[in-house]
Amino acid sequence: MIKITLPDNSVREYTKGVNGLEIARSISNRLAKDVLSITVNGEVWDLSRPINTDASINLHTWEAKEGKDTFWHSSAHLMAETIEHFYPGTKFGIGPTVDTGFYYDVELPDNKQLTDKDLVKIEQKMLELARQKNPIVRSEISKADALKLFSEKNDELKEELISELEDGTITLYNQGGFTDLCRGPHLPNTSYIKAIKLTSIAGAYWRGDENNKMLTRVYGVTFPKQKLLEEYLVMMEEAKKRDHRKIGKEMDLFTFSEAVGQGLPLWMPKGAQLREQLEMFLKKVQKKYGYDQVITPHIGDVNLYKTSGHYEKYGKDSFQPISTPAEGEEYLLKPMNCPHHCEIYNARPHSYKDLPLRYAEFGTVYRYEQSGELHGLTRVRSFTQDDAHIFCRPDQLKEEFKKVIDIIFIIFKALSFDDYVAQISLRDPNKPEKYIGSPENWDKAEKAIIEACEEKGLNTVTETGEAAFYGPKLDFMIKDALGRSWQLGTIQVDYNLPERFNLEYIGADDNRHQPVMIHRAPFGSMERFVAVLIEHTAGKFPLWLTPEQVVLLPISEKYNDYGQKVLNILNNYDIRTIIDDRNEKIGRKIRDNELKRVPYLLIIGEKEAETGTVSVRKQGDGDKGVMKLEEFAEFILKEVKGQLSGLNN
RNA sequence: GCCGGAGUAGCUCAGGGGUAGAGCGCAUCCUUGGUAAGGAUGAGGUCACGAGUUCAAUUCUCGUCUUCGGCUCCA
Repeated sequence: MIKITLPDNSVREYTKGVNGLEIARSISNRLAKDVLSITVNGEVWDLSRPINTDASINLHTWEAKEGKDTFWHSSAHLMAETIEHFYPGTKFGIGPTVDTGFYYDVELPDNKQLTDKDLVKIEQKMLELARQKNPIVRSEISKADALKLFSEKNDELKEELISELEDGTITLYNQGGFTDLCRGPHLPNTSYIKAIKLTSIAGAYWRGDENNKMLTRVYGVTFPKQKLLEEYLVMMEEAKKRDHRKIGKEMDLFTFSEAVGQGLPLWMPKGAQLREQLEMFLKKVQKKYGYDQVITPHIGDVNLYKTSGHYEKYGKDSFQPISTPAEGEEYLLKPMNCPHHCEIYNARPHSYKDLPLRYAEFGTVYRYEQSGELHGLTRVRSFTQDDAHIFCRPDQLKEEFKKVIDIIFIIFKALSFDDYVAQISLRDPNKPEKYIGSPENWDKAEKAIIEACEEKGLNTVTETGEAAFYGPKLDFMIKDALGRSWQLGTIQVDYNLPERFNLEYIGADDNRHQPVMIHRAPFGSMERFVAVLIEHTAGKFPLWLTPEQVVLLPISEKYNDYGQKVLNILNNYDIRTIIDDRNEKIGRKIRDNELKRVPYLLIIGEKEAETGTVSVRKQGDGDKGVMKLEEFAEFILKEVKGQLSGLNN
């Protein structure tokens, strides 16, 4: 007998060789039906794999990530089996799971390209194979035998993968007539898979290296119930409706023009107004936190970026230098603001008493992103960072870092962003050539970030090898409508630029010392931030951000004079309005989809004109009754303040 | 940059070797008193751009540009 410890720490005894499915069955029939995989002593296993020693276990259903992973992993194998069925001789790369679903990188014979029609065909065949309830069987194999097996299949992709594995750890999985190299775990059989959608085809380099050949990547997602698939498809449709490119167009926020150039956004009046609100908001917060605004040019001498090290990094892959009539003189469109701010710091000597100095600028930068990478406002070639650089003494670093975290919290709170991930990015210690600066300084900087996060009680994930080339950083990632993660706010510690630019301050000991620099951008960039904001709010912005807060609806042109008076008063209160002008000339006709996003409607007719009132409706919240004008203005202002409450202390 | 889709009216899209189509929007007029509406009329297009095949190309072929889904990269 062996002892099995369940997650609630209760212990049960089973005969040696019991498997996950049997354990589940001994607990409840329902669990036995739902369970997909099992964690045994920290390792996720197949349900059918015998357990021969005492173990602590955890059973995973569809609700658990491990359960979904197992499910989708088996689905990837099922898809591979089907692809091999239709295209014998297909070579298989890797077939992992992703956030929603799975993919498989394949190389089809005779340079065959898959089309959407093929996907439908494959889907149907997959369902057919799934229903055959073929058991998925694990077997161990020696490295030599594995290499032999896949070389017989002429699958050099798998051979390459196997050659890197250690002998004795190699396992195969087989279902139906299909055998694949795989660590597992897998479902007991294929019949768990009830609903299948192959979502897209894309090219992907073998092992992610653009020097390697391009494979065909087939994405799919599967579910244990048809209903879950339907829900998923509905969700995807909803997400498409929230796409910031679509809403941005509908609301006239921004546009692109071929004539101007790709990746260069043009902000339309309403979009500019939205952006201005955000800028004003952040400027106000920053003022409170002791920042000073600075302004710097959009270009800089090439040598400035050679000094900073950015040229080495960005030179070839960015916009090429601008030459001038003077020989040998070259300027670069600025890819970042830091060097300019360093030169501001350097403009005069500093005492330790001056620090920290915090220079802020909404600085527009230019980066030549690869053409295939451009995407709406989230990935552009000209964007404005809400940038600031903090120059401080080493002993002030942690404190300053924590204050920046505070600012980011203020912003996220004001906009109800609560599903963010904070990621600490550290250097890869095995690849020192990727980074500039001394290991000692890197250690100090990384320590400061980790401690600041701990002291702020911030939940973080840590990624090694993700640091910037000049220093470690803390990034805040937010998901867009389709669940893709975007980096927004960023805080980066930098011991490196101060050295390169010979930044100094005079300490209390009358000696020269080097300040530490913090780069930070709470929004990240205005472009990306607005994009994510649009998708989060589906275009229904918080009141204080709405390009228009109120629509006036004069009942007929007879009341235009009164309408004009209402407008003037609201303007005095700084309440942004538009007028739906079905009848007359004091406003403009407002499109339906635009109207849906304006929070307040004011109806103006005879009754209102006589009594000096307005009838108020709030979108999605019905009639608010008849109000005196001033009363209404106060009402709106109060709502705005309500949304910003808690930010002003 | 690479692989694969797409580019036709302001928007969403249909069409197809031989006068260019719809819905919505837009313009003008009429109607409309608690609503974001109804009617009539009308204006919008080098069918992304450039070559080629053809008696004839928006349609077929090739190239370029842009755009979409991915890959590498990044705010």
